[in-house]
Amino acid sequence: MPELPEVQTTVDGLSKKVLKRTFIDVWSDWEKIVKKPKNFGEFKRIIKGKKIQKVWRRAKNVIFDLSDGPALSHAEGYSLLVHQKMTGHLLIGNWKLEIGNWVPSGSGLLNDPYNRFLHLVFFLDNKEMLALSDARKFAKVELWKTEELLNSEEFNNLGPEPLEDSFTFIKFKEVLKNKKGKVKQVLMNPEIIAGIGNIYVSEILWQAKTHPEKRVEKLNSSELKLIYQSIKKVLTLGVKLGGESFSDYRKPDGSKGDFDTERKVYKREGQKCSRCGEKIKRIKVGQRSAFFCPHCQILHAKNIKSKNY
DNA sequence: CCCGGCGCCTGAGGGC
DNA sequence: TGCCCTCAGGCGCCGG
Repeated sequence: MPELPEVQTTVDGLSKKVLKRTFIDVWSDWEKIVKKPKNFGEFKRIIKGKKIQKVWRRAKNVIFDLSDGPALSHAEGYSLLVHQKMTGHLLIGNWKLEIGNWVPSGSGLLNDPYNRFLHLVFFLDNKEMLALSDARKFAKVELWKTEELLNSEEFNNLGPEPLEDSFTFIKFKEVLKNKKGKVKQVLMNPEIIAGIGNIYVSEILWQAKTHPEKRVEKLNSSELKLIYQSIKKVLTLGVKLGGESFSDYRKPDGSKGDFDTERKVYKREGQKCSRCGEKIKRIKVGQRSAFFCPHCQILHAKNIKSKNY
């Protein structure tokens, strides 16, 4: 579910709460959610007593670097990886388990129904809990030796982080070189660029006035520049506003992100384009919904020019 | 190698 | 109210 802005918001929120905390215990009613190690008992045995030294993000993964003692050593340490997929989100709070259901104790925000699908709960040494709520149970949790994670194929196959300074226009053109396909699908491919999902890709392409089905190999330099600028602009705004919460996603304290006010096309089928007034359309691109303005984002656009180029 | 299709799961919302 | 249908922010796997 959560895309780069939501995962970053999660990481920023968690960093304030869980650094230097130690895992006391872990509970689950869906042990399959832990993919590595496959045996939940083994997962629990390793995780107990581990201290959280760092929380960070790579693509849509939340990663907790753990140590046995006060110091962090990459050679010896473990990393806990959480991918929230479609409907997962990490929460910090207090709950009580009553007849098989977790009920919030204390925080009113946690009465939000989207925060009640708790399938994995870590108990911390300050009496707080780190919980994963996931209605669809698609999320995955993996415990790695840090070194092995950093050297893993799945990690090294990931494309660049679009908000890093090293993601320049040159770099953008480089990663798209020899790539073919519809621009929407290419931008959503985490092995080409990390972190862009179905919501933000529609918003980025609206911003860039590019049709989602435009072939990426046919984009000219001006169009590429506009898309590049739009990626930076939209994702930066998404992070700044704490992500999008019209569906499942919530911040670690259970509250909603504020990107909704900036949502121009996603889930706005039939509504007026805020730029030109034309009705927003929805089509399927690679079996996923794409929202766009058929007036601003025409497939066979000619003479598109970007400013400052 | 590339692409499309399906699977994993369950809940929400709309039509009747 | 209930039933049935569609849809859902991700991604891995499989087969053509």
